[in-house]
Amino acid sequence: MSPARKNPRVGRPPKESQDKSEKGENILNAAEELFALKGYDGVTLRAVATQANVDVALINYYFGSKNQLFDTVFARRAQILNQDRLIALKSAQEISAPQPADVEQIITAFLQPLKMAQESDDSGWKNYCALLAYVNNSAVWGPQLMGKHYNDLVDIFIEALREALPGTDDANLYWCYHYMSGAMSLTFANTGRIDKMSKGTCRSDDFKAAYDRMIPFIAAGFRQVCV
Amino acid sequence: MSPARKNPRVGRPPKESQDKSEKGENILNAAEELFALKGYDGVTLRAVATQANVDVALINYYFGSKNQLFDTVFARRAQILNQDRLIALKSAQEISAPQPADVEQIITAFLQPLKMAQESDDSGWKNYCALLAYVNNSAVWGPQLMGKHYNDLVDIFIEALREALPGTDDANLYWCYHYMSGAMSLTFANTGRIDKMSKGTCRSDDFKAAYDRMIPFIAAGFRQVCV
DNA sequence: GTCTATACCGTGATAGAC
DNA sequence: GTCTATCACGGTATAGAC
Repeated sequence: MSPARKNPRVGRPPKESQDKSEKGENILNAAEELFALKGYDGVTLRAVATQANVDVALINYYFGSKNQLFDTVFARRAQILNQDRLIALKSAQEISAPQPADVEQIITAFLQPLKMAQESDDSGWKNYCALLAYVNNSAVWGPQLMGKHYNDLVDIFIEALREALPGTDDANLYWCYHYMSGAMSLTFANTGRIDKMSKGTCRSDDFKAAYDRMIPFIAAGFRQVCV
Repeated sequence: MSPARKNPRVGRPPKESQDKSEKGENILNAAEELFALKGYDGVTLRAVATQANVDVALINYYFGSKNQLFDTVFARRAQILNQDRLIALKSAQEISAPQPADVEQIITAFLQPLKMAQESDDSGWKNYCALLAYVNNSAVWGPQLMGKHYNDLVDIFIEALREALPGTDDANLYWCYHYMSGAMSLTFANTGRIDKMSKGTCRSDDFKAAYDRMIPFIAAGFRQVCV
């Protein structure tokens, strides 16, 4: 059930599209890719239809309005991702019990499933990561969709961090989470800017390089601020 | 010459619009606000015209295509911002000479002008910060516009960081810069998500809270990774 | 030189015919 | 389930008023 484990469920919505045709899947995949690349307003339903090799009207038939399509695309992989993160967190907590899991372990549990998603053979996961970056940074979509699909998970991770860094103010924890979220988002966004900036020293698709450094970077930040 | 210093130059392009009418300014301000809020594709020239209280065709007359308008808006405040950052960096370097400036000082020089911009009475600066977040995270605009207007500055700051953290690989420096850039961007984006996430404990417009923690967070990350 | 009114023509989302 | 029609809106060009 994770991109890492190459489970066949990956790439499919858990239930609702189970009984929908292949064309419905094609529409979602095409929409995912295009929305990730150009944002909501930069994509036309006609472009989605063309890419999915279906008639424009079929999108309406299956998913309703453009807005609903966007929501469906965003929701599709959210649950899978969150489940993997929870499993990773639980596993880390069991290993370090009776001590609480430490900051590195918690952050790793949070990031690892995303790293796997970005490295996945299924390009849909790569697209979804970029979409996540878009939504997270959008003043229009961010509060609405991130809140709806990810806030429960955030609560659980914040609680874990609270135990790892006892005695600190909640404000510190939330702000540090916010910085982590921003650093992650820019990495997903995969804009290629670091390639130019570093004149080739770094490549934005070198996820190993990105994540290997991100985890200690963020963990050190948490420890510094959350005292 | 900085938003902090409330210099009258703020809000005006250095030269090219000096001789342009008030209406040209209105167009740029309206475009800045709308692009920041809804992105390039989410804004119509008609909406810009309405907000600026001018005729649609005037936009074309002054700025050419929509694409050129976007570029002009983005470029307008870039130079002012960079100049302030350079002054802050130079000043930090002079204070700590003959030692090189340390990581906190360098990051402060990088962030402080933006903090001032976001706190500025001139709402245009707030909008510009959000626009910067949008561009930085966009796969379409990021490499193009950020590269064009900010890469020179990045080189200078990377060099300062190289001196503060001698012996580390350039890849470490660039990746850490990337994480800083991401954390900053999400802060500018000002999506209001942290308000919901923290159930009111943090407010996304509490810039003091955001920046006071961001500087030690990032500095600790740099020190951890760049060894 | 500045600015407005308007027209062009392609494309948008969506609904209704088939 | 599919195709086509509808109707509003998009960016841009132009003609000419002030």
